[in-house]
Amino acid sequence: MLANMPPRSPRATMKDVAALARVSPKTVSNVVTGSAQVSEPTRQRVEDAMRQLDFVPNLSARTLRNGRTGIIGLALPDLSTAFSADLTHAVVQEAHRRGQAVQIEETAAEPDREHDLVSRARAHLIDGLILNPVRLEDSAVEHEESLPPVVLIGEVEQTRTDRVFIDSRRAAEEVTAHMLSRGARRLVALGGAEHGERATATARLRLQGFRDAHAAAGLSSAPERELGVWPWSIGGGAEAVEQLVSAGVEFDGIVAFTDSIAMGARHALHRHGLSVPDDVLLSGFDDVEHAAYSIPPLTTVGFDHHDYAVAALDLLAARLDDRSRATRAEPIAHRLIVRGSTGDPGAAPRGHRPA
Amino acid sequence: MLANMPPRSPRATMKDVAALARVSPKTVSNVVTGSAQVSEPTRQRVEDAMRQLDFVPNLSARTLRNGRTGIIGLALPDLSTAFSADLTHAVVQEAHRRGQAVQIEETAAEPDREHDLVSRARAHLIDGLILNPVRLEDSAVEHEESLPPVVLIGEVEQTRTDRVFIDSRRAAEEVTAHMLSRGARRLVALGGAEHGERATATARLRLQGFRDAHAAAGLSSAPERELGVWPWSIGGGAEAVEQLVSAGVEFDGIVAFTDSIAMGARHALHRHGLSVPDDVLLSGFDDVEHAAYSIPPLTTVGFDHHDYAVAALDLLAARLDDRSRATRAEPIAHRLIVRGSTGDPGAAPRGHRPA
DNA sequence: CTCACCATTTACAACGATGTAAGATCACTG
DNA sequence: CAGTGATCTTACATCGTTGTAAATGGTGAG
Repeated sequence: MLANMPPRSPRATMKDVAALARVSPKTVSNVVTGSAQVSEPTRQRVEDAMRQLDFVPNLSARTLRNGRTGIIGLALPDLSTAFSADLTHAVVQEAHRRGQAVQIEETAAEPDREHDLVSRARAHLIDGLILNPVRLEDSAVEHEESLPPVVLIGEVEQTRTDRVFIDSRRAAEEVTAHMLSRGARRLVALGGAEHGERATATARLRLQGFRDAHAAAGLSSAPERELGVWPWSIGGGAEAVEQLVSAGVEFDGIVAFTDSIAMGARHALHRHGLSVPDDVLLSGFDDVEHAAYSIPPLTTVGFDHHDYAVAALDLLAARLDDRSRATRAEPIAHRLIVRGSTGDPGAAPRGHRPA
Repeated sequence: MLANMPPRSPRATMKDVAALARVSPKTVSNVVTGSAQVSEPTRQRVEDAMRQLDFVPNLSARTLRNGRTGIIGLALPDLSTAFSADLTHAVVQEAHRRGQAVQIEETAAEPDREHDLVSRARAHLIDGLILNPVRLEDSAVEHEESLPPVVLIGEVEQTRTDRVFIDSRRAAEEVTAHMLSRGARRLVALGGAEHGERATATARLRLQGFRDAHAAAGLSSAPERELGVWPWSIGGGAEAVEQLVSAGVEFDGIVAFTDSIAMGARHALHRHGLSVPDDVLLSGFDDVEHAAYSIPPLTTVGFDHHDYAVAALDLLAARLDDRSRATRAEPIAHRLIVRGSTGDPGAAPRGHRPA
């Protein structure tokens, strides 16, 4: 189908098309962008010429001229987690639907990467940035005078940028309450920060919800059962549980702050002969595809990843149209998804008792 | 730290820096690129000026001038799989080390996306493309007269482009032989195409290896135990096993063509009361992080994802330097990783026998 | 003191697309 | 048949950077 094409070492430009169609370059531009009226016969000639030369507009030139690249940046802490994969998938799909391309960045490995991205905005090559902040939290955003178009995802305790979030505190409270109702009495929070340490807003809020649920049930959570996890990955989750066990802490349920952490936890529990949910209840966060297929299926907090992506892209698009509009925070609905990993009503977990 | 900055609505350009440093724009350019000698005092003045104005070179302009963006495209069929996440992670990390950014694309959803990517090369905004072909296989590549710099990953049966691959046939043969040695006699290939259907080269080769292992053992594989899977995801794997069971096929081991497929298969087996490895042996491909943490841990074919990314980026860089050099195919070493999902020596699986 | 010669630095013109404003064309109206 | 719009097309300048070639300044030899 593409066989009978002229050998095209240097790609055809508007000037070439114009010459072939016997019009000016600007007319070609008008045909391409549709930004001005072009008579039917002229349009035909131009379109034929474009087809004949396999013309593709040079985006660099267009960008240089009018300032927009059509590329948005997506910066996530760790691209290898299941949630990152899901989110990337959703963002790329939705961005493509809008004619935008996605440039992807990873921030966790390098301390200054987030700051760089925000402050340089990839040297004009991206129009805006969707950022899941971890390291600098809001500080990169705080210190900049004039921000590039940025949408933060996840909880952030400031109002200077647009953001999309789920109510992590409430969600954590719900999942914790659920596990208490299933008979757990010594719940572990996996992902909350150690005391005094810096933590992401997300971690803080989930920990808060965990505690709130205890308080509402007339119980209280124990400091030795509030564990930090780093990184928030399968390996991190497994390691945290190893520590928990070797520290001789008694527990009968684990509220992991991501599904990946939960998967790691389950592995470590298994290694120590502890079964889910008979001995220990287990829940996660994010509802990645894998959660439903785990054995037993994982109880988790779910929300629509696609909605999340749409909301972020909407906010970004609106910001690009009007840089000075008031910032908005878009909440995304979540729901508790109860599956086998938190057992059955009336059957309390046996719990882990150190020898 | 960034507090005392001048309010900068329009970003500073080289001209601004030049004015402040009392030199010509070209001298600023020379300082930035290091492409010509600049005396020490002048360099100092220019660098001070750049710092003062927080100068960031405009990549669009640079690209327009010299044709390179520093962005490479990464096109994968399905971004939500664990393997995609791992590979993306590796490519982004390695590309960043080389000062390149990664633009990500997803090809499975749309038939013509691959072809578009190859033929338009994102309208000059990417320097080259790393492509995991699924749909068009090599045909997009076949039909183009002059190709943009492309590196294909995975097996492809042609020699017109650079490519990185593992020896899928051999790997499949090894893992299959291993399972036969563990006592399985009715192995299922999960991911090979149905007869007469178009399949990716990867699928064909893995199926070939599966058969070769049988032949080498004096056995033969049965057509009803060679199943196509679509998509190559957890859900696809689960569905395929459901079909297998409801079709009343007898089997005692599953060679899944990706780890995700294996995970889905394990879920479906569990649903039918079949245990891994006591009733059915199970293996995957790719060694994603999750495989080691699964219960039981998954036997799989592993290879270094980072090496894979490095090789692809090396080939692409070499191609960018010399477009007319001969194409190269870079093999990546693989190894069989035996874990619990294929049982223990001497303990053959009980197998699944339809009622 | 002049001249050749080196190291730096500069002016200018691209790269390709598009906004602006001016020019061309044509159909009508008075 | 000149005049008035309305419609379409064009010339020109510009976005920010960098290759080319020419200009500048300073140094040491003659």
